[in-house]
Amino acid sequence: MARKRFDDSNCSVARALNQVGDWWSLLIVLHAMYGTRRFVDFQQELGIAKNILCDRLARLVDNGVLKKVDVGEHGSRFEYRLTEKGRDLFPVVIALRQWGDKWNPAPDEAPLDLRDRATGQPIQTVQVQNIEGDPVTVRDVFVSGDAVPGSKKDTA
Amino acid sequence: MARKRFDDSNCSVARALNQVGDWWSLLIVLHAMYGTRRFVDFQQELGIAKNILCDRLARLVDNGVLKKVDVGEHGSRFEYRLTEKGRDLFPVVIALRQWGDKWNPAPDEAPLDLRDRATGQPIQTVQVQNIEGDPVTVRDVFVSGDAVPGSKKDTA
DNA sequence: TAAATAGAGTTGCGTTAAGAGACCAAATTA
DNA sequence: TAATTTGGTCTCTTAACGCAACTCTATTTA
Repeated sequence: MARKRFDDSNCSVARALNQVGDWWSLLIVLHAMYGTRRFVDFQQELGIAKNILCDRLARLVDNGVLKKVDVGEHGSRFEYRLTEKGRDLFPVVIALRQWGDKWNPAPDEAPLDLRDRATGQPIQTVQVQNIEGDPVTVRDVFVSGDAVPGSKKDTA
Repeated sequence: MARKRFDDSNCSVARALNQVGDWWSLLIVLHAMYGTRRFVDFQQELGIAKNILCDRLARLVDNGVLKKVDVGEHGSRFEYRLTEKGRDLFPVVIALRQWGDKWNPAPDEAPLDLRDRATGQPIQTVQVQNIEGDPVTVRDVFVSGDAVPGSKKDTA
């Protein structure tokens, strides 16, 4: 978290990072995807300070990633649930998880094995695909409208 | 950027965020993917303070995301190039970009149109797929080895 | 050859945000 | 009624960010 914000950046990645680009926000979203909904559960699972958690949850709600639901049961009771916008971060989170599993594997532990409920099989590695479904790397793409596609990035 | 680090977390997402989870690092990687390699270019394109840029570049090099290459041409000259590990962040960056384009579109500007060099066609939306290639959402997956798959997260 | 410029940092300083822990209030449970 | 749970606020310390100025080397330019 820093001083400079990117709300008005013309780069959608920067704007996205503005909403979920700090350490905690994406972890909160991740845990929400795993089923966590309550303030105390987030706090205990993440080991985050309460004031920071308050701030992050409120910001995520403001940004429409989570919605705060009053559930009248026991204690002061609210639930933070993913919105469609929040659930739509699934590919981002999974891509990040797979990248972490690949390049920074836990020394002791096996990576989390996510499986499709329908087939019982592991999910695929998230990849960028072209129109035909073939995987493409950063070297295979160009920005449409660019002056000279391929002038710089093809040797990165 | 905060105090708490996650180097030893048993969550690969947390460990990944530890390496590229601050605002600047992913933007640096993004620009590197677009072809930026020089210190001054990063600085001007990102509008980042030089000391912060120094720190982030060094950290990304330490983490193996970038490599620092001495190019003996003019001036004190170095280039920061993506490693395979860095290039492997492509799906993460693209997924984030697409999420940003979808949920926080620029008021004036059209989203960046990335196209496949081979076909000239736009790339697909990044998605999580099951073994058969069908897209799955967060509600369609469970953690293998979990006690009761489907007990909590299917109503998130 | 001297001066100016550019690349890549480093250092110092003020501002802002993160983190820990204490405290608080409503609603529940015992 | 007392104790607990839940969700949140307050203060204080520390760390990170951002700016500007400075360094150092190599390369142009005059």
